[in-house]
Amino acid sequence: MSRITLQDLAYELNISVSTVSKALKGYPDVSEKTKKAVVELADKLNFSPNIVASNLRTQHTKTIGVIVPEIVHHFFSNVIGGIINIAEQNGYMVILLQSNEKFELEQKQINLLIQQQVDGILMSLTAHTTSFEHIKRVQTRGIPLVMYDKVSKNINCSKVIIDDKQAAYDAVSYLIRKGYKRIAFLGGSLTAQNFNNRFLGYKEALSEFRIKYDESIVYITDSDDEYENGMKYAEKIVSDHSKSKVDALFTVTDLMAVGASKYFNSNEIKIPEDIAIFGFSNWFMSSIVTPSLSTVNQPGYEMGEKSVELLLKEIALKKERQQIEIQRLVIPTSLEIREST
Amino acid sequence: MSRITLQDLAYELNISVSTVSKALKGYPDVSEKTKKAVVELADKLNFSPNIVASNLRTQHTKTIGVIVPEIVHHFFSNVIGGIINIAEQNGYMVILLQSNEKFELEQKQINLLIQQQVDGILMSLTAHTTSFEHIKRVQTRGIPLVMYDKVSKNINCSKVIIDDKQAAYDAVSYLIRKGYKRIAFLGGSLTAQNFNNRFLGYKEALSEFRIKYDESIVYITDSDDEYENGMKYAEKIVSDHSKSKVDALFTVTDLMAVGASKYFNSNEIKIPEDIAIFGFSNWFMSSIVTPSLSTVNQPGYEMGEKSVELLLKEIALKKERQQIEIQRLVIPTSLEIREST
DNA sequence: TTGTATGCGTTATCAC
DNA sequence: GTGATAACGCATACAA
Repeated sequence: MSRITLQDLAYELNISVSTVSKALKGYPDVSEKTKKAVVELADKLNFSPNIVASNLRTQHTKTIGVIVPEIVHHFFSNVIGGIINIAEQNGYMVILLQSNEKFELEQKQINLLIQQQVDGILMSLTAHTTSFEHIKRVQTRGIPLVMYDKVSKNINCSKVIIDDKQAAYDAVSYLIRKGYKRIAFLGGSLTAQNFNNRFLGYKEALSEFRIKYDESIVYITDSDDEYENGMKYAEKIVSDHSKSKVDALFTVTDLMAVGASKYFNSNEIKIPEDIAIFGFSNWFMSSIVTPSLSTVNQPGYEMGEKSVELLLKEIALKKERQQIEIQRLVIPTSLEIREST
Repeated sequence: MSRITLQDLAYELNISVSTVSKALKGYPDVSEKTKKAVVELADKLNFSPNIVASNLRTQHTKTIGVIVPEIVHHFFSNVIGGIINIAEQNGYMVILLQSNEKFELEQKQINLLIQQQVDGILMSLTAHTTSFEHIKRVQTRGIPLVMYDKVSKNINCSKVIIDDKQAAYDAVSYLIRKGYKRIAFLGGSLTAQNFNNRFLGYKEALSEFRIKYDESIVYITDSDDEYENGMKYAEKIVSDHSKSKVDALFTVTDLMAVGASKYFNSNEIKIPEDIAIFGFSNWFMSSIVTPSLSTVNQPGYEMGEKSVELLLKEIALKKERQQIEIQRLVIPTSLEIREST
């Protein structure tokens, strides 16, 4: 019950604490005999080293802090899965924090992670982060930092992202090549960097194929419930324009697409005959809805993996007092073509 | 860059380290004047206490360890969300570990958490955990432990679960009352405690309503891909029995239900007219598929919340050297009735 | 009100 | 090959 320490082992074996420590860590300058005795006793007494003490002494914690906007999100839970698996494989533990898209929380959490002496931080910004003092504080302290998915050009650190603009461009180009001519856009607030880039990709594809950009078929949702919005704006599209005029819909998230799909389905509007739908993210559900949804595959798990790998590399570099080199990693996306287009 | 410590502050202000410490912690026995000076300097220098040192001194880390079988799972990511939010509100951080349903990993992770000196552990067992030495080790060390969802009667600790049997009983009773008479069962391996209990609930409902239990309409899947299995066994049900004979299907997970639904949809078998479907868990997707799926609502977020609350209470009790009282908390489920029944 | 002294459990340096 | 000793940064009992 009362924790057993190096001292206890030392006392029991009548040797010094330092010898015990060395024996347990496999130092070469300990005789096989004592080493064996120590290990055996440690085993017998179920000795478990106090990492906190070790951390204090060695000045590193083998722990990284991860801030995620929202865990319950197919994409982010995938990212987290990737992060945790790779971290674990490299002997690092993960402290997970959820900002819930609140700036104040993000600030507080950064401070907590600094106090915890984490060896590095992995973060995705909230949609409302416009000031960066807290993040700069991480950097002035020399704590390695990597941002993923929602990043900012205001911070000079390594970043792991997808090319939203290109991905949207690819999706819309695909629709155009497939023969669709009046492609509506449904997006969330364009202040969000990602959504804005997807909008840019949409526009670029149109212009590339000499299709006139028409503001009247560009819809920006006003609330946060993407599924609801999908249904609502699908209805709006139909009422604003005779359905023969809009023949395809590109949405910035799968959830909106599925919402729209639900509306069309229950109103006898055929997908993709009457209107095609293209989503974004490749959430699991997009493969199982009817009709299954064409979408942009956004590989969350891989993004998580790459992010930690980068962070771990920077941590190692810092330990060796070497210069770290800032990277910008773009995870390739792909089109997942299904029944809705 | 070089971390600043209490010593630095003390030196700067020409006072002792202990006074600085007390000032920062708001001890009553420090004059307002020095307190103010200390706080101001700390602010100015951006002082951030080294929690690791504090942890070593105080013998607690304000950290809890959480082991989850699989993060990328709507249910579990909800649980984690609940855990993290409540933990944070109480000043605790969460170290998240994923066992990936591997027993060896679970063992290793328990050891890691012990070494990390976490104040408590929250865990859900892998499907393959049949030995419990590692968990007993947690208890002999006096580390508060709470199990959630996948629990074992072999460990005497507080548990937070749902009543699987009752929930299944409710669902099947509902189907019977609605007039369905030949209700098939589709489940995963019955060695999994939860699935087995759901099966028991199914049987009990039948017997309660004097419907003869018929083994020929009980299907146990053989692989792990629930969605695939849903489709596969839906087909099997149709081919084994003329469709007029089975008029409803109860599955132990939403994913199987959705798979089955997909098969019926694409084979002109009408839901619920030809066959009704009832799922289990209330994953988000069940509300958006067509037809939307009736299911058992299994409140993950709440389970997460209750679990930490219990754990935190036990941690507090332990700190005050009071007896902890083992609890068994059953989170109520409910039926979510939708279009599929 | 302030300061002194000590310890939390490890690791690492240096002497023996 | 082994051990004494100091240090990591903070918290607290006790003395002043």
